[in-house]
Amino acid sequence: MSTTNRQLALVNLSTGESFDMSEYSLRSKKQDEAYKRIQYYQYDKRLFSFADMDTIKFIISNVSTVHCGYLLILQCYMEFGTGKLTLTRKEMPKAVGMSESTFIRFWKVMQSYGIITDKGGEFYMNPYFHFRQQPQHNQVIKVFTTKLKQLKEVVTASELGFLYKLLPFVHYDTNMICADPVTEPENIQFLNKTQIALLVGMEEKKASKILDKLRKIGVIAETIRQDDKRDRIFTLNPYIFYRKKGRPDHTLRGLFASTPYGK
DNA sequence: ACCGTCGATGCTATTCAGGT
DNA sequence: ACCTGAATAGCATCGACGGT
Repeated sequence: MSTTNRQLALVNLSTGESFDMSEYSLRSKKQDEAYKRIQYYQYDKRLFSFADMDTIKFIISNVSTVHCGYLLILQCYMEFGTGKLTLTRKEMPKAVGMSESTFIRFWKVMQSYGIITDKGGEFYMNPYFHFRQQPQHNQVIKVFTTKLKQLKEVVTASELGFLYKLLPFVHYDTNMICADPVTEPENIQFLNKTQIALLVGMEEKKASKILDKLRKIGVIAETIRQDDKRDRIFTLNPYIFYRKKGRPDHTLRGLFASTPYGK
């Protein structure tokens, strides 16, 4: 069979209208189903958990930046539905990348604030802050766990903690950092470097340094605001943190397409 | 009672970040 | 770039617990 599409046509028998097959492709129902399965499978592979954007502010104001970072890693190991940690107590320090004695100190902090609870030797993430099931409201942000596990190899715990502190301020539509993501769209105020430093309670130079590193490795993107070229705003990589359902739109995809975390 | 395992604790050297 | 103090890792030790 060496027939090319050019020689094929699809004709509507009642109207006589014909479709040039060089413009279309023909797929069997089976192929369609297979395609859907692949799509669904790929969709499902994007493992994520949720952080409650409102309640984690409590953690942010009480827990040190490094501990916030460690928590971000630890919440990647939640069982779907129950929030049970899938690591044994012994495996945890290695998984989050710290020594036993440091882990003990971290662990104490987590338990004292009820972020992680101990139910007869099994450990659960408190769903008030972090959970892996259907959210009850939309003030939540998805954390893609496979991406985060990759990320922890190239950033420090305090840099992860910095990202954690930004999570309550991610805008629903654009994934940009803004002052108040809950407010009406016309009142949204996107934040520049100075404002972000203020937000996380950090010296501007330090925040700037971290933002720069995160930009270089593709975790955030910096965009010039239309009215002022010096005033730049920041977008989180939607393949790591994302609020909307489904996949990021074209604009967001384009922004991160060339980064290691671009899909 | 003894032993072995595991986690907790305290001490010290080292590392890291912040301030100058 | 340097100094200083705080946080952390590494190590030794202690105590709790379970099995024999």
